[in-house]
Amino acid sequence: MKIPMKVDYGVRALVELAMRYGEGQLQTSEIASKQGIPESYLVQLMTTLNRCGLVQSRRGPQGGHKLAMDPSTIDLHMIMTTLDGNISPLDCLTYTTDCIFADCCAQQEIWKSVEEAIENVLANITLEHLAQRQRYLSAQNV
Amino acid sequence: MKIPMKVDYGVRALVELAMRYGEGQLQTSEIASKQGIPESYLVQLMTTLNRCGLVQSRRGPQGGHKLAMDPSTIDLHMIMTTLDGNISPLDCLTYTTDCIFADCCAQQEIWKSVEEAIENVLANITLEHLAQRQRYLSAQNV
DNA sequence: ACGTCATGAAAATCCCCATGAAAGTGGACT
DNA sequence: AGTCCACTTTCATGGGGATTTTCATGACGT
Repeated sequence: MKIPMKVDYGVRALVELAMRYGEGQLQTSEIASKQGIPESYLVQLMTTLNRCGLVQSRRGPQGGHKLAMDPSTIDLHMIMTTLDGNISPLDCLTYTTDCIFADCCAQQEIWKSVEEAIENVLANITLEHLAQRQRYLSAQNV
Repeated sequence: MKIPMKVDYGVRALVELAMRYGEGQLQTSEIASKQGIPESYLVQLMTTLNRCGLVQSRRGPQGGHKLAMDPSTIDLHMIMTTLDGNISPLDCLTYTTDCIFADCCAQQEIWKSVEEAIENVLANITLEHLAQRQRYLSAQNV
């Protein structure tokens, strides 16, 4: 029941962008060093975030990335689904027809409720939330 | 955010045992065919379940496996932790010292609450629960 | 001696990360 | 103004490592 690195990295990068929202573009290399993310991997993540519309990117000198919307409108559930494909803990839940036992599978309901519990937590956390909390924690630990 | 097959298979096997609790031993091959689990893989799972004390095994003809305790005393959280090692969605949570950002990481709190949400759901489901539900569903779909 | 579990290694698959080339963007220089 | 160059994202490919699955062999109890 692990969270993919992809998601961890992605959230960290987006929080970094959220903390600088409105201050123009941020470059991959800076995000990577600030958040401790392998830069070569982050490059890929940023392009998918761009393709999915969460981030706007510009190439060239003074280029970089910035959030495509206000941090308060992006919640963790959105990020999770765009980065991790579907959030379902088991394929049975998305492709119910694939499972021969789907008709009488008691656990399907359990995994489904696990999924919902996760969604509930994540949907209530926005990037602005995290950015503020991050600023507070940073100030505490000087 | 996937559930390892190990856990899915393990739960299915244990539910099968729970449905026959008190009726003696069940053999790996039968569990495998009934629940659609690769038999050679299930062999490994049953041995770890045996080592962890959830299952009692006997060799020889008419040997097999049975639950070591009453199905009502085994909940999904126990199974999850014994099969999946630790349940934490991110290593940061178990080895907090490994993360240089642990002191001021806003997300750590989020993943922690996700973890708790999952535990809450799983800890309230026992094998007896699942076995009963399974019997009901099987009866419905004849 | 038979049928079962136990154990370890090997094959297949997927995720993380690295590398290199291609393409777009802005600035400087002629 | 036009051309060239430095900078940064984008795209494609491949390797290392962990996980899942299979297979073969050995050990055990009846």
